[in-house]
Amino acid sequence: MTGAEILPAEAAGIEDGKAGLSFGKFERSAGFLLRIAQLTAFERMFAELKGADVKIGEFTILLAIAENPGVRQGAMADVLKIKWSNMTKLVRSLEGRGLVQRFVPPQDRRSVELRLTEEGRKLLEAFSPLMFEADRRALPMLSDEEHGHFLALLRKVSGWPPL
Amino acid sequence: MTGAEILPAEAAGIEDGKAGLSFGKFERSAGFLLRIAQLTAFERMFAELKGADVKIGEFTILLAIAENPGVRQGAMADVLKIKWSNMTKLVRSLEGRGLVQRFVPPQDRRSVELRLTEEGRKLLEAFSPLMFEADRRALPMLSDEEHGHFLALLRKVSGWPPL
DNA sequence: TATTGTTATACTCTATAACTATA
DNA sequence: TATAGTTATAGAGTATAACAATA
Repeated sequence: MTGAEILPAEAAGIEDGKAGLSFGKFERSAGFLLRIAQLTAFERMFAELKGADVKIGEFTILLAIAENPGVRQGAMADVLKIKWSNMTKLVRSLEGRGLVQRFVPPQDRRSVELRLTEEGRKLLEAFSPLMFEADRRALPMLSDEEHGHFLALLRKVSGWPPL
Repeated sequence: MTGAEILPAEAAGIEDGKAGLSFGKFERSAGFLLRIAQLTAFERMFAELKGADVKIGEFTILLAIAENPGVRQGAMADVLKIKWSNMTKLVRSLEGRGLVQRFVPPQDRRSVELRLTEEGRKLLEAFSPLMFEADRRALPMLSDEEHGHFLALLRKVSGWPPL
């Protein structure tokens, strides 16, 4: 990440999203701003990724499996804040599309271990650069230094250990 | 906000939300972390606010109207990232519950100006302290200094001017 | 013609409880 | 009894297009 190709906010067309509205003391509400910031970032990401045949949520699951081969379905659901019942449907859908392989280990036959198929791995590798660039491009208003600081704070809020 | 009553992360039971999972270079993806952080914060806020008879989204709309009397419905929808068609239903629902008053000004009879009813104002004032405290308590892992820095970065990402 | 808001509808996401199989 | 996952279902949230009224 050089940051050289990141446009300054003005050139990127970032305007006052508030449009003159006020929110009183809730302008200092992190929960409220977190919601707006997330919607703003995703709005910009979707604009870059529309037409792709993987949704951001699906991509995240493929990524989690690729980086953690054999991960248990429930553990992944917890980290990604997805209910187990809903994760079942997501994983079954990805399995049905030949992207994910489910494996029931003999040691604990209640559990399900997940791995990518070759097709899943290819799809992930094909979309990974696009997704990564779209992510950074969605936040052109942050300098590389601010971006780094932002990441650290977000990890802290999420209960993730520092990088 | 003194911060004196804010517990340190350990005492508040903040643990490693990652649970050992890895996400490769996407651990440096702000979009991805933004999503997890927002879900984490809202999870904690909902835990404090469950049972209340206003949803967070509804509260936000009441707040926006209270702070901007006569605000036009569409302008509010844009700032809050809610589609106009969906905002219609939300506002009509609040109107039906006697919390919001709609007014069509003679100067531009296409538009709708919004104001709180007395009942709406009372409900907002009743829930405002609870909501504000729940918001800050949802982020006990941040010091007051970090919290302030976090707010500034979130505003920047949202395209909002600095405080 | 463009803007503001509405309606209808479909789709996705999320939440809840009851259930199976296994430990 | 507790845990991992599934099923079914309801509800909330979100997206799209067609439309009416007004500018």
